[in-house]
Amino acid sequence: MNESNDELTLNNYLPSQVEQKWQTHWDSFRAFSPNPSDKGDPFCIVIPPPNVTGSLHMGHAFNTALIDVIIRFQRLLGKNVLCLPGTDHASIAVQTILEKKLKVEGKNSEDIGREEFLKRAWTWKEQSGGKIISQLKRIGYSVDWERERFTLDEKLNEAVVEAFNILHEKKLIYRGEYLVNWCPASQSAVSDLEVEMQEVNGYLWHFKYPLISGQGQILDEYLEVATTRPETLLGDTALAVNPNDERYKKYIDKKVKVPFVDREIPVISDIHVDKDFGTGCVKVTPAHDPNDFAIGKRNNLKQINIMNKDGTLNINAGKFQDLDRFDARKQIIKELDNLGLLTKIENYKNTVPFSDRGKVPIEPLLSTQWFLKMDNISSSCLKELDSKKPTFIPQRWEKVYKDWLDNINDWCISRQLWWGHQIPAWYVLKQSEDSIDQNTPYVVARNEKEALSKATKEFGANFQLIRDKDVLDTWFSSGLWPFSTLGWPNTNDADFKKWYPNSVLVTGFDIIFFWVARMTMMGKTFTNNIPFKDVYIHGLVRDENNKKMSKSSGNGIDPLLLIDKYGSDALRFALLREVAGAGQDIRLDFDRKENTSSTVEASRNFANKLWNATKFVLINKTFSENYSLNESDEKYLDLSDKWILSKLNQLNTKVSNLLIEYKLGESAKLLYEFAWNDFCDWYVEFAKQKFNNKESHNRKISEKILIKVLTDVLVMIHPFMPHITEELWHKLQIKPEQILLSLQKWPVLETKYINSQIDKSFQELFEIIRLIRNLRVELGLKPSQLVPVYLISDNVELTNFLKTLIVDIKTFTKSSEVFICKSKDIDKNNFAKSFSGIIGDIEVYLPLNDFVNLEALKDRLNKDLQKVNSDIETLNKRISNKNFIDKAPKDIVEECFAKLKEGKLQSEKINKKLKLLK
RNA sequence: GGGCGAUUAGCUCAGCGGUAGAGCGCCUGCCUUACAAGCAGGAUGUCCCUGGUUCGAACCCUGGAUCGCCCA
Repeated sequence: MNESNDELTLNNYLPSQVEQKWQTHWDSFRAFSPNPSDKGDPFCIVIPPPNVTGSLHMGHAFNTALIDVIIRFQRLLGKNVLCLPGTDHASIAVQTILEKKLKVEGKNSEDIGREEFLKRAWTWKEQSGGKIISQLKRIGYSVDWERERFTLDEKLNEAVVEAFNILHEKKLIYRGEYLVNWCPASQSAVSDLEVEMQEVNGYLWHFKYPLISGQGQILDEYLEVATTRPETLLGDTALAVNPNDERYKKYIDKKVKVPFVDREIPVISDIHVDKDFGTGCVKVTPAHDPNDFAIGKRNNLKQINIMNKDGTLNINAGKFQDLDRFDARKQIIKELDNLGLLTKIENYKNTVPFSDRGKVPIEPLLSTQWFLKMDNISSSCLKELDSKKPTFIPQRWEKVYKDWLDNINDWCISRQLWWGHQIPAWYVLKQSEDSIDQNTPYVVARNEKEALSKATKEFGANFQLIRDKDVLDTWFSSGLWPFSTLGWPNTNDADFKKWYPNSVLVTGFDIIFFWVARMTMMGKTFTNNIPFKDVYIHGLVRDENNKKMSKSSGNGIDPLLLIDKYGSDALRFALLREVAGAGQDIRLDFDRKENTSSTVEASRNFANKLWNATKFVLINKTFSENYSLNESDEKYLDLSDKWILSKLNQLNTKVSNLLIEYKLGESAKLLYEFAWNDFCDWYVEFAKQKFNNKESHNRKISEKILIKVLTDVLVMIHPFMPHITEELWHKLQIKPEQILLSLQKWPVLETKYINSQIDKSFQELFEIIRLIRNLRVELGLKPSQLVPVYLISDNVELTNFLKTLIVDIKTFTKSSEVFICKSKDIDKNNFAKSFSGIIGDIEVYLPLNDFVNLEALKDRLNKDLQKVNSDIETLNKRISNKNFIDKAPKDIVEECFAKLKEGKLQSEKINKKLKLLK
């Protein structure tokens, strides 16, 4: 026994030690830094970059586990694999965090200025980003840290600037005044996707506008409207009715007066007015409501903005100026009531748009923003989807993606923030001007120098250039991620040439729109390629109460807590074996008092099992030369060797096929079953028999098989549990540290070993052994009490098989002796009072007349009889159905008859025995 | 309003046409020197309800219930 073995045999499994060791080695040996010129087909995943908003949660751990299994599996298949890590600057989220911190200091961003603010932001990024990276390393992520990227890296910023310029040159980017989703909390525009609809209990206020005569006289006639937002009446520029509404036809083109601001506005007709909503007559505020905006466009209405960017009312609100929007609402209601114009207040459930980040109601606000035209881009992606580009796994998400592309609106890409990619547009102001409005001319350029030359060319001299202060939506840069990280716009970059398009994108369904669709659109636009072949969509991690784990609800579980307790291998395996094929959410059980998780614990136990199985093999190793199984060993293989090799190779086929189809959970379960049940529970026990006999020729073969099977299964489990398998593989194969399991090859499939006859025989053997054990328990025998066993059957094939394994049966069942005979060879009367059972066509007797409680024996036989009879009954029912015989497949019918025959035989035997007992 | 998913053992979930499965938990017996983080044995189910298709339905189809999610 050599030293390295000593180390292993002495120690217990300590996950943290093993994991730290190999993480360090992988790092120092640059194990996962591929060269594009290395051999092997390319396989590439760029990881979904976590936001630098703090630390990782369980969802990240889940995503990481999934990606790493795929990546490590492909690496074992011999592909040239790149997995590229990185983080995202998360413009709005990080800015919000920083603003909050400033608030604690009693400051705001304006107080400290852009430069200082960005300095703080970078400091924050270093902290949070660093923490995230160290967490990812603790999970054992086999990514190339040398290629780590951050969305605000200089290189990636160049890509963003280039992308913006190209889009602008293609006339897909435009600047314009539109109604945008304004978040008064972050004081920025946000995209449609960052708006969350929430149902709230509100009111529907009914009030009336006085009609005025042609001469401008206020008449004693009114039109009544119903609205959930009465304060916007200050910005009304029309009332609208449905043209087919008989009640209102006569009012069309008449005028009414807006209370408080004394504006005369027309009554118009528009087909989109719902006759059944409220009174059927609606107020139209184009500057503050998307529907009204559309009505305004159709009818050439004025847009009057009554609000400031912080949600207070502006000068257009008259005497309500400076009031907060919600205070103004109360005040206006009160005053309408005083004027006798308020007619009704109804309770009303309505859905209000909320800012995803700011958690305050969105204000639709008229403002000048940058937009990306989507219809051409989205339709080219839809076209690609016809040929399954990309392929969604599971397939149902394809529809979600498609529907969104079908109904897409132009994308508002500018954000009134500082943290992010500043928009590469420069305004050209005459020396006398100092303000920028929507009509100010601008140039888009790669840099200030280019901007200057462009501007000079277009506008001559005497101007000043001012760069747009705004930044781009975070998802603009994320949309470029699959190729900006590989060197784009330099399409000659070796990484880009080798690994683009990526192989698969692995992400949660919650960002299909935000991210997946943006990447396909950007990818298609800039590279004329969908950026990844497959999209694997996984579910969310839910807590023990089936709630989504999130920071805001405070139910997140820190992955590191579980890693510290059980090891990263255990956490990974626990998450992975929960994965169903359908991409369902997974639930992680967790005891918040004890900080324990029985799911993860079970996986840790599995790791421990592998550890100890290896320990067993090493302890029993008798020689240290070449352990590989060679041709000449073949003829010495005994039945159990052949059986385990058959099982092993079946496992190999199944698991590699499943993994190629991304069926990760199923693979994990199969590996678990094989390693624990087939290998540890059975094969190792067979091996122990052979080890008892030191002279046995089989011993050496058995050692070789143990090592071979264990090695192969460790390789197959490696993608799931990389650390422990790396450790055990080294011990078992006696390899130096710089040779890594991570870089080995998937076990070669040896189909010649697959033998279904042996599988079946062993299945029968196990059932017989189980029956004997069962009988012993019922007899109340202690494990130390050895008793003889008789196996009686006329099935020669079976008895011959059992005879070769007689020693094993003896040990497995703690029998003093095992007799196998034909029924004619014995006198059953001698066994009348033996404890016995029947399985298949074999009868098992424990001839222990003294021990046997006759009543217990009768009970047992009656129980068996009952079961057999009920089986016979159902089988008879099926067979007596003529249709079944005619229509069911032949093999099913035959099987049915065979089972019936066997059942009847059993029933007969049991009856005979019962008779003997009387 | 439109769409998607879920409903199977006490719990978490597999199975998706041929006599109901796993892990955890539970019960019984074992410290059998690889492993008590273990071994052996055991108990436990109107497979949400309703019709229908089929020789045969947990599985396919109608309709419905409950829970959850997405979009408007």
